[in-house]
Amino acid sequence: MKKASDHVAELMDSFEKVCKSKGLRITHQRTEIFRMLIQNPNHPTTEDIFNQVRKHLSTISLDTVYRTIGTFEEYGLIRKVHHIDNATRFDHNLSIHHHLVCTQCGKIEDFYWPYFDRMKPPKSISRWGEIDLKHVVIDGICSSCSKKDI
Amino acid sequence: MKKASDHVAELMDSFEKVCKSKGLRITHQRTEIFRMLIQNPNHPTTEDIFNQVRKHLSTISLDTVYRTIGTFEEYGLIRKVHHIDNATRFDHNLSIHHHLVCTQCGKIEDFYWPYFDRMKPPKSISRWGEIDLKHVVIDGICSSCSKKDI
DNA sequence: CTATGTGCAAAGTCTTTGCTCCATC
DNA sequence: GATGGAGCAAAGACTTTGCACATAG
Repeated sequence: MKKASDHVAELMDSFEKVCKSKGLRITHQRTEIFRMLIQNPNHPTTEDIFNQVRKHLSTISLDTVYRTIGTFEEYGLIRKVHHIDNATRFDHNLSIHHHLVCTQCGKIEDFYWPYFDRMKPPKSISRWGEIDLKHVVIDGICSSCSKKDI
Repeated sequence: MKKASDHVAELMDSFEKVCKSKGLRITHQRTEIFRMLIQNPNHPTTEDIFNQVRKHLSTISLDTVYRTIGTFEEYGLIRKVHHIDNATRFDHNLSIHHHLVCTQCGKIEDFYWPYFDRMKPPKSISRWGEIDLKHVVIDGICSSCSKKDI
């Protein structure tokens, strides 16, 4: 059986390969931030990352974390937990519905999916306490943006 | 056939009823903000709401919009478009997965749902351009928070 | 009339940016 | 060595809050 530490080592290797192949310098800061991310399953905030990494790398600054995270996202090494943009948006449509989000222009459209609404969530989440609401977010490029792309 | 304006009038009526039943004062600001919300299907930001409402109510201030929106959400009149909290969170898990979000403590857990992943989105969204990713968010109360509730 | 709600201004978060020095390649 | 990255500090975006006045009930 494989140890968890082997898995971390593997991911760190592939991190270095990605950096080399894309011409990204491998700095202490980047290495530690990436290591922290793969060891932390809790979807940390930037502040969380900063506080964790600071334990090993006391000189790191918060803006380096922001920049590094931005770089990682740009290079496809991590993803933001779904979230439209910085401003909260509101919805007066209280009936059960779902969202189409254009990753280019940020437009959000509602759609309905009654078949999905009737589905039971998978058994694997029975460990979770109570369920209020299940909601689908579909990311993509809306029709007007995909016309512009040509 | 019903006109759209009838529908708006109906919703405004029920808005007033809700306010009265819950002891919320019906002010110009609240009325105009609510009217704007039901006439705008675009999931506006607070700033959008402010700019729209200002056309009719030139003295309104941005912080009133924030407060009013907060009140509406608290009284169940509108909802925030799904979004965890103010800080962006990151995810190094790039495999296809979904999120359980505890609305009480904010914890986010990953889960897998291969049956859903194989499903085609509903036909109604064929108007949309391209689809990248479909993602389920389940809101609820996690097991440790629901134990505390008792 | 009374208490809730508004406007104003100021402060609090979270995030981004310009510049200089440092470390990786 | 050259150049991309880190650290610092300041500014920018979004949101919240304390206080005095206005207004709905």
